[in-house]
Amino acid sequence: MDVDHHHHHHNGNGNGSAAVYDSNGNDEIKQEVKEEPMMSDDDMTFSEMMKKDKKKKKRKAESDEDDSGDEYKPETKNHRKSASKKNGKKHSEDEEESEVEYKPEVKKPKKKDSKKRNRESSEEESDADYSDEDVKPKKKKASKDKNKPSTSTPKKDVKKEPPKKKPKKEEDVVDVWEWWKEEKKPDGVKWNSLQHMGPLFAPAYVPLPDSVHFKYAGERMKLSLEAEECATFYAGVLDHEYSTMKAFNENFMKDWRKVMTSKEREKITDLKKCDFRAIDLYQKEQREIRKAMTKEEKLKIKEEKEAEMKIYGIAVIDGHRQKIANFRIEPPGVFRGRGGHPKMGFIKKRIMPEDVIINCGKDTPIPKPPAGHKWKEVRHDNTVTWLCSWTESVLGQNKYIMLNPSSKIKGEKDYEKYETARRLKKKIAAIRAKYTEDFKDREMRVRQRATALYFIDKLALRAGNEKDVDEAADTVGCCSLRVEHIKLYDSAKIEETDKKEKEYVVEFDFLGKDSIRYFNRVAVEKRVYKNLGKFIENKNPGDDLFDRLDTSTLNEHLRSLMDGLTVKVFRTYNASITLQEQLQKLTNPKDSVAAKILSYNRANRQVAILCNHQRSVSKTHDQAMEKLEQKIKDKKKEVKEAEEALKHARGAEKEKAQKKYDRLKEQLKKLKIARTDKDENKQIALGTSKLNYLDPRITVAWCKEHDVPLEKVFTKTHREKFRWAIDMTNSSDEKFVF
DNA sequence: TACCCGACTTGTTCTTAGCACA
DNA sequence: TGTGCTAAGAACAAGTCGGGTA
Repeated sequence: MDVDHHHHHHNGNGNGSAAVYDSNGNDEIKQEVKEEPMMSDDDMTFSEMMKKDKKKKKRKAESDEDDSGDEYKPETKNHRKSASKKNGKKHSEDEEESEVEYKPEVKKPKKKDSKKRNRESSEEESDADYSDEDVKPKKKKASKDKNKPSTSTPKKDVKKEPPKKKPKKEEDVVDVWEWWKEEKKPDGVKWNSLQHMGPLFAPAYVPLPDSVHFKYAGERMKLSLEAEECATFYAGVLDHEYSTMKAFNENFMKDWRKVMTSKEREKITDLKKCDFRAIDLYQKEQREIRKAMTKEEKLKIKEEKEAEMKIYGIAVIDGHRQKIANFRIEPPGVFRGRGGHPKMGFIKKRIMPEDVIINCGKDTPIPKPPAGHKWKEVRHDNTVTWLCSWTESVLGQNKYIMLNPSSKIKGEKDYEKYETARRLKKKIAAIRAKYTEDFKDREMRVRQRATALYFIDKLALRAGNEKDVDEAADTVGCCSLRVEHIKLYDSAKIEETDKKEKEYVVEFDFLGKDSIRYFNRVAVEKRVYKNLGKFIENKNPGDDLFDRLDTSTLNEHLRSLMDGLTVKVFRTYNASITLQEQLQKLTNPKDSVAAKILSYNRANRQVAILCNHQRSVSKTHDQAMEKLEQKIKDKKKEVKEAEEALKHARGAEKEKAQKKYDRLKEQLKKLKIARTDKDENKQIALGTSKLNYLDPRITVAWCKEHDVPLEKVFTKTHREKFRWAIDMTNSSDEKFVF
């Protein structure tokens, strides 16, 4: 199936930049349709991608307009209301029209408005004095950083570790809970008892020393505490592209001015006149100082962190100690939205205990808020898995403290995910047959659904929920694809260059999650191609490609095909099955371990390509590459020398020389493998798929079968997260098959 | 049905720990 | 024995999905 992916990896994300690109023009089909997938990453230069942003705004305006221009557009879809679930036939006329009468529906971008919430009213509560002794770990960080204040952690009784020994065995901290050997708990209930210490708050702001000056219009200025803190946020972004972006700067200025004193506000009106360089420099110095600390100082910090982790990083859930994932509350800072995020630059406010909701067991002690403070709320909701939550100030979204992936609660869910994907494996043939049949259904709605599903299955696209235009960057997934995101190459044209069967080629070019560009030309079935032609008829570039489809309808349909089936299951299924197939295909049992690992990584890479997991191709990567190259050269030389020596060696010397030669030869081989691996990995990120899409049992089984130590492919965290899979697979006699 | 939102997963980027090497 | 550099992990942004409400 992977022969169809002609990815053209492009790194739209650069270093977190707003990768908005120009999707029109310059995209003539300049490469053969069958071009090798992984090479050549330049179709469009970075800067080309950078311009244009405006377009989006326009899009919105346009579509509002079209709205009235399109006479069809049923009022709202009220009349569909009682078409209860199931895609039964109880649908009103407008959906049953035959192709001829079909007119595209124009979906409106969502509006939210009611949601400006916190933003405006954000001034109150500037009570930054939350630095209470006795509760705050880190009461203060002397800028000189000399005597690291002993973290006065709340619990005096934390036992002091004998400074020399390193505990750190997973088991020391948490229980090994082999939940997969236990009976499953009934639905809905996530736990029976839950105890924890609440979140760890961000350390209080430490003012800049008087020697560090912020300047406005060239003139030194001592800022009020809060204004200064925000200034440090901006200073931190000085080296970054964000500091050159209009939206970022405007948003920052807007929020910054809110925390200024009236005097400051009066004076500081132009960001361009602000000079943060001294602050930036100071921050860099501080970092250097930290780096330059002695071993002892570093060790001390480490121990302090471990102590914090032991208190705040652990929850007891149904009698088992489990790691918490993110027990530290996000410190205040500036919001760094990705892509052309409209809210980038706004300030994330400091979270106080008064903002935090605690969730814990009824019969366990309630975590104590820091002295002088109280929680926003304490609840005992065992139908959810989070321990603490609060509302983040920029987007107004909920944030949670949850358990670590190694926990039962997460692990069990993960396990279920893969089991669902395996059930899909059993049904996939029938499902494919069904949607292929549906390509030619008389209902537009059904044809769109089938076509979308085809892409989701074949290309592993995401679902593509609707997004609020002014709360997020303009990115899309399958259901939200617009006409402008695809191109149809008409068969005649292709036939000249490539007379083969590749008649029906579709090009995708859009920004997906995290504004990562998805670019792919792919040959599709004739029916699909024809359908697409119909779907885009009489539409504007900014209109929805699948105007009769949305994620909830699609998922509802999928559920009718298989229990628990949703769009994302296809991604999981296709990723895992691809890994299994590729491993089968690529592994040579006679290979060395290093060569086998290369095969593994190649299989993994196929998946990453399928899922479009990219990574920024960095200068550092190129440098590393050069270094490797050099090493190989050096090694070659050594081999040559050893070879010479071997020739001249006699007697006992000879054997020694032979050994040396062999060893060097082996090392050289390893280096070459490393080079290949690295090179092939240039713009592909393997981590995401390994962590989220590949059934770990496939990997464990492969290691077992081929005598590859698991730790060569799974890091410590992987092994913790996938303990269930390791245990299940290794303790079974038969080979795991996904 | 539209819309909103809570909860949870997936994803990239930033930061650090720890390793290979001078 | 320190230095520079990755790879691993932390941080946190951005998705998915399903349920409630008007």
